[in-house]
Amino acid sequence: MKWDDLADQPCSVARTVAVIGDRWTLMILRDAFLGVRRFEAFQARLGISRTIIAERLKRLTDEGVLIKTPYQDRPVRHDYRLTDKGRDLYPVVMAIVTWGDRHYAGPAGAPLLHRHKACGCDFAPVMTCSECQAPVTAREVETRAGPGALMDRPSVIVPAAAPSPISPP
Amino acid sequence: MKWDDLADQPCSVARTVAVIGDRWTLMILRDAFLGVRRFEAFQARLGISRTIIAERLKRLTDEGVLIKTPYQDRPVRHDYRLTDKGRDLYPVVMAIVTWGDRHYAGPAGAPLLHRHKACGCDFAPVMTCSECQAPVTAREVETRAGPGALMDRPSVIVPAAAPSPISPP
DNA sequence: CCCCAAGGTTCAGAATTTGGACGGACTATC
DNA sequence: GATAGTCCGTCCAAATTCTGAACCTTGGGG
Repeated sequence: MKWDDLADQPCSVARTVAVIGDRWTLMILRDAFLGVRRFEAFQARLGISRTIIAERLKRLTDEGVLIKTPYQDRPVRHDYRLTDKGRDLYPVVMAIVTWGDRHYAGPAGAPLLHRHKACGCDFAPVMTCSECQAPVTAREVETRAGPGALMDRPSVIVPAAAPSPISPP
Repeated sequence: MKWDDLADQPCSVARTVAVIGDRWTLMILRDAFLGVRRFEAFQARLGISRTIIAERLKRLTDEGVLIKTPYQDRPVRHDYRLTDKGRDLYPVVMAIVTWGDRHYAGPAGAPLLHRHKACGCDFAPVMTCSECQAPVTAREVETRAGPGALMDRPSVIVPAAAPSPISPP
């Protein structure tokens, strides 16, 4: 299966992964959320080749995650900012940070702290239910095909044969 | 910079990405959360070469995200199940699904629906503050170096020079 | 004995990704 | 008006990764 085939699957994970599913794109997004905007800054912070930075920034821009805007004329210089669509990725990035903090922080603790300005506390994000506001865990969720599922290609969607989806060992 | 150097960075995103940051690993995790457990099932659903499946399952197992357990003797057959650490990735996967649902669902709607058993409703996950329980958006968060930051290599951590971290365009 | 099943491993060749050099469009400084 | 410097990219050879297909192992069935 090829990279772009992913985007055509009737699966939101596949479609999202087709846009942001590689190491460097995720690192670029991390930096974007930290306020990095310029090509040179991304390159300097990541220490990888300019080719990759350029390719990833282009993909993110084409997908509408970032927008390229001039910040000066003569010479024209652009920077890359998160769009609203890009900012919608914040839960993805925060979920990744949180997992890393929990499972890979050294004895000293987390490399970064996040303060919720509204309440003034350092916090961890909690995933809650949009309907009842209670925290949600994997086992409390039942997944089934939705309206966007392709009925002629159910294998991609329908949970595989197993006692129950997301069941305990 | 090489793949494994990522894991050594004082950054929880980098450390997490070093484990799950590639297309196929994320697709495997999606399937794992849908209840897929067997090598052959992962291979059949993803349609990619067995080599990649084997490599990714091994990495996830080595990292403690999946655990390989025998489900029958004679001949011994194993399956791969999510550990607690693996189940902690649910917010990551759900955040990815949610973003895909919002920005890439066709006119028909989302390919999958998620029902919160506790309240019986189909829901979308909402990221809330662990301290005040309010929903959190990117702009309400202020990021700063934490105890696990390396002071001798601040460039990896400290927000780049910008008017303010995560500021609006 | 031969074939099947599950769960892999091995290997050559194709495709992608990477790093490092180079280019182009300006400005600032002599 | 040379020269150097900044910023953003592109080009190409080399390194890595992915693919597809064959092969291996443990055991069962005809």
